Amino acid sequence: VARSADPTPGVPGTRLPPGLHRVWGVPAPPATRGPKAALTVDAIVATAVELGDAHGLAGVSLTGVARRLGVATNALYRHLDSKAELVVLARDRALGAPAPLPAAPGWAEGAAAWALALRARYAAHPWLADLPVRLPVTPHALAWLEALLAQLQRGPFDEREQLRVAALLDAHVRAGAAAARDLAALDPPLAAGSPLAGALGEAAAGRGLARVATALAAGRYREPADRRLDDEFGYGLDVLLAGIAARAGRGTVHGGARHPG
Amino acid sequence: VARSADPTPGVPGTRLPPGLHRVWGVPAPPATRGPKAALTVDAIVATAVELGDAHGLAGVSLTGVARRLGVATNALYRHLDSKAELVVLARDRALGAPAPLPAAPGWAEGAAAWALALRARYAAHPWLADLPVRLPVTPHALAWLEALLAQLQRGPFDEREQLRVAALLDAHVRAGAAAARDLAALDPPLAAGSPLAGALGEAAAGRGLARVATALAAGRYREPADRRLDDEFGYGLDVLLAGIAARAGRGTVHGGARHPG
DNA sequence: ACCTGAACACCGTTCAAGT
DNA sequence: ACCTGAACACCGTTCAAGT
Repeated sequence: VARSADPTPGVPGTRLPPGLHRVWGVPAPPATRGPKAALTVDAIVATAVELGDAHGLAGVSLTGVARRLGVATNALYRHLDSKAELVVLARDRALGAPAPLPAAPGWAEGAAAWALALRARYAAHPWLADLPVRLPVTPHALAWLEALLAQLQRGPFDEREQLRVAALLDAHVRAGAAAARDLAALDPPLAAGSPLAGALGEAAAGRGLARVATALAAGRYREPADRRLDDEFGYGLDVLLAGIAARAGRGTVHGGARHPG
Repeated sequence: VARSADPTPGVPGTRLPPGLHRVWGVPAPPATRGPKAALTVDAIVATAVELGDAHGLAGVSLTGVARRLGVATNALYRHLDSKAELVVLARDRALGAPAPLPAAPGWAEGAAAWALALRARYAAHPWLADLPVRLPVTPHALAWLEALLAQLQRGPFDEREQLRVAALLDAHVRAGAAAARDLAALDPPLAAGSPLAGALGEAAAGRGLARVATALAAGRYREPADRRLDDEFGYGLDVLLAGIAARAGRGTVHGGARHPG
């Protein structure tokens, strides 16, 4: 809810998400001759990314960054307007420039490679999946979008559909990363014959949830290991690409789905 | 990371996600004759849901619940082990019993109806999309899963694939709800010829992001209104169902996608 | 058994200094 | 211009009371 109060240079009268003019800004005049600053935006943001990698999004705090930099917390306000701005900058830094994609024979392979590359970036910075969804407006976020559009351009999509497909694939990567992170943190595993699975199965059966109870009893309903999460992601990706191909150029059906099969 | 330290009754030696034995527990012996308690778990959880609806997940705090109930914050610890437990209970209450689905001619229509019903529940309690992903282990969460499995059972899926498809559809609903909430909260809109879109387009063009710049200039890259978000959701649902149908019974391709078209 | 008061370690943010 | 100290309103959680 906190927003930068500064009008963006060159864009009079607009208010930007916090930090937006700073991500796009020039990297600060390097040869300032005054008393050297103990802090730089770059060091602050780098520290925030490290904290996120080490302790999750909850670990990204102004207090933590300041402590790590040996500085009072409020000193950060000389360089940032708010914590929200720090998060915007940290996200773009963690996202990084898009990975170069291997040459792919078609749009679908290219899109799959893009998704796997982005998933790897999320795996390196799992807290990215905890951030609120935003339209990409920062440099690296837009560069990732550009890379995907370059792949989709080879497919049977008009530009409007390209953006739609891109949104869908981006959401899938994000959802998969969030699920991977959250489920990996869960204990205990709901293994095949575990007492917990048994108790849950009985509770479900007692409430008339027959199919769920069966799945629990059969051990099909269990915490995915890392291996299985990759399978799930790959399956979802296959489904999406197959569906995208099947529906290419057919427009959107309002308010639900037509019978696909 | 905070977990209930109590072993679940009937399940010796296991530790559950906080609040799990309380969601599944009996609704508390109603005719206790002692001095009447000022607080009940039910009132606490109901208040938490109200706070979430009114102020988002950040508004769900022990402090806020206690203030609203006219009680000291730490009094809640007589009824809850931790805030994490409160969140587990609040989620299951906000989720509620699954909506009855209209009779559908096939599994795809049934699954679509399920997705729209769950989406409506998320729309009523947008903070649900902010909660970490969990395997469904609470009564209402499992009941929603059961309802979807009942639809998928009419399709060409074995039980393992049913669960996979269910996970995919659930993730889509969740992702769509999160995107809707976050994008709706964004200002300013990136309208067609808005100065912000222009500035971003120039910045993107200056960095070689040709496709992104084009989309910005053409006004195709804009904040989705509620109307458009519904379209996006419906499109994604169509894609998923088409892909699921196309890939039914074909298993999973490891580590990526085959060429679908 | 249930609630309060006080305390602790943490947040983000603001304001008045200091240099 | 840049940083510190002090303060404020908020967190979640624990402990020692009170009734």
